[in-house]
Amino acid sequence: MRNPTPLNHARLPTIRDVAAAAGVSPAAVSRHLNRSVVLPAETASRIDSAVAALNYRPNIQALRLSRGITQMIGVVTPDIAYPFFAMIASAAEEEASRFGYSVVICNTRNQIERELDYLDKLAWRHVDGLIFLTNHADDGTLGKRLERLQNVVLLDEDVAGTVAPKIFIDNHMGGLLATRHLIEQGHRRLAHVTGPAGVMSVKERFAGFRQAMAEAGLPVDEALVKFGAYDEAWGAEAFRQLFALAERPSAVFLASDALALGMLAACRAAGVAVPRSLSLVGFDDLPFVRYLDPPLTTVRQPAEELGRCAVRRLIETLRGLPVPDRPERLPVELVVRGSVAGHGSHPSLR
Amino acid sequence: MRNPTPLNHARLPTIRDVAAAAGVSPAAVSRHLNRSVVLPAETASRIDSAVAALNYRPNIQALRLSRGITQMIGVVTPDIAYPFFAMIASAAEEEASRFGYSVVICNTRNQIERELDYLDKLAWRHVDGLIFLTNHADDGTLGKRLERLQNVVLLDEDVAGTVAPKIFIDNHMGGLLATRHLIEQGHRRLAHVTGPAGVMSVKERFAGFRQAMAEAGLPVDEALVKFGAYDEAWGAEAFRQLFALAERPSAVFLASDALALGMLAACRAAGVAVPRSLSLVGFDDLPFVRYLDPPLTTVRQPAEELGRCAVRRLIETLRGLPVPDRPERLPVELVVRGSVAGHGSHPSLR
DNA sequence: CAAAGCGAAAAAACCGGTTTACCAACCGTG
DNA sequence: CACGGTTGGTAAACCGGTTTTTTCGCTTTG
Repeated sequence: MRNPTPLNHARLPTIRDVAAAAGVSPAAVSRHLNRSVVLPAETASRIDSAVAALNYRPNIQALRLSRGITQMIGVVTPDIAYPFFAMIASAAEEEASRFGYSVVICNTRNQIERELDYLDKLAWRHVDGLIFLTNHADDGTLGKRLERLQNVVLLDEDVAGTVAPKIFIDNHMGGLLATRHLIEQGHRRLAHVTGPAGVMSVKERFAGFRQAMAEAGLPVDEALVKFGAYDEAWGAEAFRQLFALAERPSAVFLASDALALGMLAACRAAGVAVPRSLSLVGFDDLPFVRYLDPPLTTVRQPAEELGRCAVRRLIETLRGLPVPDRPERLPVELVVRGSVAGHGSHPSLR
Repeated sequence: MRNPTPLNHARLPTIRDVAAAAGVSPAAVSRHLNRSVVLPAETASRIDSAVAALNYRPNIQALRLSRGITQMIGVVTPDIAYPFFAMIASAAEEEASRFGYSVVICNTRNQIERELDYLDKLAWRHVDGLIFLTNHADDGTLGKRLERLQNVVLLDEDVAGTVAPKIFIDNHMGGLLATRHLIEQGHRRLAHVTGPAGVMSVKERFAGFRQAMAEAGLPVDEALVKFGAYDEAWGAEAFRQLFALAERPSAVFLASDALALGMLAACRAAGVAVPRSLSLVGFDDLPFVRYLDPPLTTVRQPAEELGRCAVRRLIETLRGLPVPDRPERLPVELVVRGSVAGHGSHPSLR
């Protein structure tokens, strides 16, 4: 044998075995099984019983080689262990499997080299397409590489200057809802703690924040707007900075639940009661934030729907549908729990 | 062209293109690139520059077909969105990629049919091997199917009667540590809320619980041991059952953090203060339980190490190493936070 | 009655690698 | 000088499918 058991494999029946058993040619079997020809009932049933008798299944590698497609897609995220990405990946896998696709994990740790590695894997046909989630500002490297690639759908975060199917959420509305809620509860001095300046979601959520402030005739104090990262560490650090101010805010809109988590922990450490002394609104609605004390009020991103939607869009792209000219926007929703208290002389003060 | 752009693919250079450019045969190129022959420097450099000039990369599907291996492994879990599994999968991906393997997601939702589907995929060579995590008791179906399969490593939970590499944690020690801790804090009337009776981890954690009780000369009250499921809903329900008892426990050892989450929420709803009125110890140490109020005291499973370890073991198996005769056991560790209070007349009462 | 047409299925080429088998040239040796 | 061994390759088979092209036998039809 040519390949002396690379993985102690038993020999599986091939299409030639089936053909021999049915007394026809391999081509006849192939075309019958793919319904690309209709054979007379007698021949067809001979093939069918040979398939059944041998328990034949086409070799997937041979199929992939000859068809030139893999029936696999990659989900590129900074880290699939982060619940928001995990939920997306899980939903994506479920949807993909309904269409006969497998999903491979592509963790980038937000490193551009690893992002490029996975784009390479697409270019070299390891997968048919990619669902691409990035979390950092791009200096153009990514954009340039993406330009030459098809079959990528951008999810949740944009890469500037790229033409590709894009599925985002309504970040602006998210910022608006969160901030309006704080204002309605009587807060006047609001802070905004958010991710890295320059990335789309940060800009849009901030724009929502500003619009809500403007609607209420409130000024936006630059000292209360903290750009940094989407993670817990920055949430904690931002608390320290805000807490050190002479005029502290009474409420904070945080652009991710991770930020809120970090700030909540910092509050606890500093003995600041939430929401009595400081109100918090997060963003994402991670599955466990309802169990925090207080349960976190937050803007819900439809993670599962994002994953499903991205898969559907990707498969459509693979089937040749043109790239839509504008991003698809999924709605967000404010989930009111317990991390916002009434404040000041506002009518809704409790 | 035979395949009229199944995915609008540009034609990529093949080994024959390289061979032609270098003025040698495809076989020479193949053998040179795989270092299965050493060619004279002049010929070698001609091939190398042809490779560079054409930017040649071997077609992975052709490689897979001709070698009969996929360089892919599957991670089978009930749901990759559950943080414990997500952490395992993430670490597994990282380790696998270091060895040149890709990882495909296999969500089973704990349904045996889907588990069997993924075992089928292994049998039909969609992947080289499987890391298999299940969460339910097996009636023998799974065991029988696994018997005929190689290249599966069982992770975290056993499937009875299977011979395969197995990587578990020290469940018994986990139960022991958690229970001893409660006893040391002065608790005498302890409850144990756990997953489905019959699965290995449940049995072993319960055995640890009993041993700690026996060490302290304490009786195990059957009414305080609640088998059910590993999820939040059962945690909440178990609280209701325990709370309805005439003689309530002062502390509970819960066999998962999800159970603890459910019970914590139920406590809050019932106005029972944790840990003042009821002490809780969880199991898993999910990444966010430190942010709960109170921060959860729990037994830490080394999720990342489990994932890495499973990958390494699987790759060794693929390389032909024999199946170890006993499971590998990873250590657990008690993480003391704030969900256990001192109780009664014990010296450590605060 | 030759030509045309058609249905059924085989043959052969192809996807893009790897590997086996073999060959030619050259060199040293008994 | 015949023989054997090494060096430096090549041709062809193979992995296991799909697809194009061809063949064969059997009606129709002008």
